[in-house]
Amino acid sequence: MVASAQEGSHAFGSGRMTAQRVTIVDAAEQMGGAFTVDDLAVAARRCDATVGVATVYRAVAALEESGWLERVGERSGSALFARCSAGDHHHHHLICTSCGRIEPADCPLTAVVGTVETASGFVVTGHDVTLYGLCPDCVTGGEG
Amino acid sequence: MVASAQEGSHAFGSGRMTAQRVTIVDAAEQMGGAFTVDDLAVAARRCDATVGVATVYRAVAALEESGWLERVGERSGSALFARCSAGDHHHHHLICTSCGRIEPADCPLTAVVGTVETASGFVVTGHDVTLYGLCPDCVTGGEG
DNA sequence: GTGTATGCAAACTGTTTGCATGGAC
DNA sequence: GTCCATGCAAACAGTTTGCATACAC
Repeated sequence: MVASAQEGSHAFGSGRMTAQRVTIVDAAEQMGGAFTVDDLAVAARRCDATVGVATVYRAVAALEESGWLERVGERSGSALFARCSAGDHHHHHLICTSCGRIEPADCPLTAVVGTVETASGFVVTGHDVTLYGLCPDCVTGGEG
Repeated sequence: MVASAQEGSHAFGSGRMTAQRVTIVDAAEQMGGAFTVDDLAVAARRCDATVGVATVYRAVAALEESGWLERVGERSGSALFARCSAGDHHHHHLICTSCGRIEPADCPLTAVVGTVETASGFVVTGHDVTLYGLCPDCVTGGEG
């Protein structure tokens, strides 16, 4: 699916859909896995060389705000983003350390957080969980 | 307990124990909770105004290397460190969102990671878990 | 026509590095 | 005496911001 400036509702929610934003959204959709803002800027520039870094940063901020994009960690000092299909529902991420692919994962803590808080007297109100590993493709591909 | 340049083994493991490093170690021990490198530099400068930022960064890197200090997350773009008593043993952190206090927590995933990897075909090789909440002191203090 | 999004570049923040020197071992 | 750790400041990378202009609505 490719975004279009003509459609009524889009990834930016209430923002204006400009040609650059279409390019950025398309580039993000074609990324597959996690990417930095710079990765996205490079990809977007392949379609439209005039897209500036600031525009990409602003677009990413707007996309994150609208929930279309998610910050999923960091890589060597840069924030790592990914298009996430899990939407609003509480979840975490499986990040493939080989290909960078991101998959949503149900929260594995829901059942155990209760024990954690009773054990130390800490009342847990939130948590971050990121799982690293190999996606099915990289597992089979990396076994030989 | 206050570090001393005379003791044989110290927080830096094999490194040299200089006056600046003693100051930095003492400052870190008096922090209580999580702190940024800048926080630590400010605290260290209260004892010794000549300590430079670069020295603090280098000391923090060495302390992290030796396992005496741990990177426990980030706050507004800066890395967050904490003195951690759990040592080498696999664990995660409970961060009090009220006072910044850090406590080690046993890994709540050990029992469930198996299910996560079977469910999606992902082979999980590592994970980050950070729990946020209120420490016992802040729970009782914050109830009124 | 209005006001948001843009590009450019400068500014800003956190962090690292080069170099001559002091001092721990 | 040797060589690591230091301070200073410049360099560096990622990110944000100001401003005049283009263009979506």
